[in-house]
Amino acid sequence: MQHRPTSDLSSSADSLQTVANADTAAPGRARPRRARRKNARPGELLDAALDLFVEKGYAATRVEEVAARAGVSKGTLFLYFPSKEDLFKAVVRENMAGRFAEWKLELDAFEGNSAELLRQCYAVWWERIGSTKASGITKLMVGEARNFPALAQFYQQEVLQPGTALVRRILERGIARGEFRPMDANTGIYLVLAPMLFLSVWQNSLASCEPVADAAISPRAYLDAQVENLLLGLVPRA
Amino acid sequence: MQHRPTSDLSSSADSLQTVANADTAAPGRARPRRARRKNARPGELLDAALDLFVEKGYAATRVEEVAARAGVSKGTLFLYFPSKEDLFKAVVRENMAGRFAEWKLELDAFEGNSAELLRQCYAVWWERIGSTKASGITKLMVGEARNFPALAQFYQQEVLQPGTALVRRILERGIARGEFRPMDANTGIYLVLAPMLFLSVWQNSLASCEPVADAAISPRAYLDAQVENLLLGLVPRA
Amino acid sequence: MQHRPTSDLSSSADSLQTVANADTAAPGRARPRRARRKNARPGELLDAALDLFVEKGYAATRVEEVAARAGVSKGTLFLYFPSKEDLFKAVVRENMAGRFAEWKLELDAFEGNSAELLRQCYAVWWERIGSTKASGITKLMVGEARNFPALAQFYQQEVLQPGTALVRRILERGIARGEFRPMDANTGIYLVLAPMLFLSVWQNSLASCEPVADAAISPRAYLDAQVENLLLGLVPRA
Amino acid sequence: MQHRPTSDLSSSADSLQTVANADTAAPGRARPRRARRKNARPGELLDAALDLFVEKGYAATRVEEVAARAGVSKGTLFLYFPSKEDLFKAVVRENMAGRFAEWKLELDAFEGNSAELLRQCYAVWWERIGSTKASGITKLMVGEARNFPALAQFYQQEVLQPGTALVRRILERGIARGEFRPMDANTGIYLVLAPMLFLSVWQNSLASCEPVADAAISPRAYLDAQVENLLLGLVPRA
DNA sequence: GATGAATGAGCGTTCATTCAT
DNA sequence: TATGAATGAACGCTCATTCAT
Repeated sequence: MQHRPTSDLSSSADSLQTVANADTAAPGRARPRRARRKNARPGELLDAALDLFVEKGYAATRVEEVAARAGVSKGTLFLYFPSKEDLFKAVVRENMAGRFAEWKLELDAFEGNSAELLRQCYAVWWERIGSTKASGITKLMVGEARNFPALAQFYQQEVLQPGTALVRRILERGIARGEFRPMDANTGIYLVLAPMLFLSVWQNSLASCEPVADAAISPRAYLDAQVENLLLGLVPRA
Repeated sequence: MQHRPTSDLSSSADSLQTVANADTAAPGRARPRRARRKNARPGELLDAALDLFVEKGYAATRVEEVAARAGVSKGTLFLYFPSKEDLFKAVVRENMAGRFAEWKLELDAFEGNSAELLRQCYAVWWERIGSTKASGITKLMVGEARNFPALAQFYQQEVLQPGTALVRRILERGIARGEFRPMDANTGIYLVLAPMLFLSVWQNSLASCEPVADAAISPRAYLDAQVENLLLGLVPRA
Repeated sequence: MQHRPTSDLSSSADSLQTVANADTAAPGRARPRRARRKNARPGELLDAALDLFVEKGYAATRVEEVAARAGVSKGTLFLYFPSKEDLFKAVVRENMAGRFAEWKLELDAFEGNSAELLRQCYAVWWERIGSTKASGITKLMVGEARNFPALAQFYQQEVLQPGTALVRRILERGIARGEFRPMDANTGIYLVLAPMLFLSVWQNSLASCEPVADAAISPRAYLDAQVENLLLGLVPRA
Repeated sequence: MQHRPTSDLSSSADSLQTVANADTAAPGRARPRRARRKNARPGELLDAALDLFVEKGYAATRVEEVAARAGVSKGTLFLYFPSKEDLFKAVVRENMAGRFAEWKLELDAFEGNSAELLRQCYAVWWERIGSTKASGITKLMVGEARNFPALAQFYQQEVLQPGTALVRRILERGIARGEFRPMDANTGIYLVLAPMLFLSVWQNSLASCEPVADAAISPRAYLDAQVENLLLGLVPRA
């Protein structure tokens, strides 16, 4: 990846956020069809870009291809995103924007026992992330983190920290309620996260190349086994 | 050469570097501009290429940079590898050549109980792969598998299949000896493999970006917890 | 653009150049750096490429030089021709496209005696090919035929075969009408063709280097002498 | 063709001449086998280079290939020829060195009529040049003359001028003896030369590509026809 | 705003040439 | 003297980015 002399990471990122959020930021005003279509552009570009970035990687994805898939010309893409790098950042940001607040609410509202909560956690993750295109983001970050330090930091702050916090709450809840054995939280967190992160990465890379479907992972069976095994370890013996 | 900014991995990595730099490290004598060391070159180039490919990905790594890190000119690289793609393939092949035969022998010779064997398996993996530069190959493959289908297939055949076969033997041994509970092998395999693969990927990508060492994984603690938790699930209850 | 330093050829060549430069020749207004003239570009590039290929040969001609001579950047050339080889092929094709159909009609319509027809043939060839840049194609093909077998075959089919067919018709007409002596056609064809082909090749190579204009060929005198001599041989003695 | 900063044409050319003539310049001293072999090197290299230059053109011929065909290493070639350009020049020079003196003697000694002399001239040319590798030089010069002006001048002086002089003598002899009709010498010269030059060029380029041997020139028949036709024109009518 | 023709820095690769052995 | 490993300038081609329309 060649670093063309683009502007500072944070500033352009900020402006992007603004652009990307434009159509939600102006509520309550009906627009003529053409304008609505115009405001739909960034989203279509982000969708197309996510697909292609995940499939081919950052460098191998050409902006012209993204534009074509979104049904616009190359020039139009640069109207919305000042550079390929900014497009990439916007793709990553867009696909992980504030789901955690909602999840935290759901978690706080959960009333069953902690094993059930953990199962629920995996199920919800699979439904909303693991089985969707969003899972490709993780693989993307894995491949490009070192080329985009600012983005890696963003991912840390916006995804990993909220995510680990959520998991930590689950573990602490279980321990507090005597449903999980006491344990080091930091390690426990990765016991819970690793299976999900691994699945995201694997499904979007080597698992999608298998000509030999022989040893293919069945995601559901894999997740079920992981969570059950996890619980066997977490739940204190009778 | 560049040290991956990882925490626990550095010591063993250092020893590798030391070997690779041995003949250039002689102090007080500058290496002549045109050194003739035909036999040493491919290895040095592969080392440099592994470092850079892992750090930046295939596309973002420039062959000239690889050559420079190996202390030779761009042209020299092409004396040994006909193209960047061939260099990439050689890097992948070189770093996973036939360790599995040896491991199989060690596995067959093991006489303790199966829980001990699994612990041993993790320990050996960490020592020989996880803590070495070879772990970067997994991350590399994850990032580039879709761009190099032939290589993905090679990795399937030469690494994943032997690896899964080895794990399968461990599981079957445990089940046959009544030391593990009966289970679906395919799923069980990934229960065992996922923690190792995830660690390889994570340590070489996001974990090496952390400005916030806060939630950093301690590889050893992580692996220990994983294997112990695994065993809690695998070993039948009293 | 560059004027081939040939003697008698310059006048007609000049008229060609004038046309090609027509819209840039407008004085007092510099062409904007980014002119959008999609339709005009391929032709200008082909003209520039023909000049340079003829002058320096295929390998010694750099695409950037071709682009510069056509007044565009290197990248623009690749907008119209996918590769240097394709540019070369286009140059060859462009400069010999279907003149033969027209010539055949003219030939069929000719009513004079066959000696007159042969003289006419030479005159027309000189006017439309020999004195124009198109004559450079022959020299080009001579130099590169072995490196571009497909092109050589194309030239055989599209140029040499129609050309020899035309000459054959002239000879057969003459023989049938008793105006030429009976002869082996294959050999007769090259008696007619060689002077033209030789002139094309010579004028575009060694003849254009002569610092010693001493022994320079005057194309017209040369052709006249060739055709008259030819006729002395072809026409049966009284 | 890229002009690396090589030394002045004439000076290096001179030194080459010296080298190339080295083994004839030291007569009367028997050398041990190894030394003799050493002195054979330049000739073998020139032979190999002639073959390859004619076959592939100057640019497409790699010096390593020349060396390999001559059975020496790349470095050795540069021991004898300071650059590829000098090798090229030596090839051209070597293959046209002083045959003309001998031919002039033969011509002066000829006692038959001038028509016979012209036939003889063609026959000798075919035997010593046209049917040998030396004919490839002409094609080479045609392709590269403009890239090597000094060489073109050399060819003019060393080949074309002696050649035209020889032909001029034949024509003047014929005219003086009343065996040829009076004519402009300059034009007459090319009437005689063109068939030979054309054949040299054609045989070494397009004629050697013909998958369709259909319209192939038979060199002998072609030359016979040319000379006979020529004579029909040259010889005054009864 | 939308387009797509035009740009040019950058990279992979080649190969004539050098030079330590 | 002969070798061939090493060099690095040069070139074909790509593609993110610009900008006239």
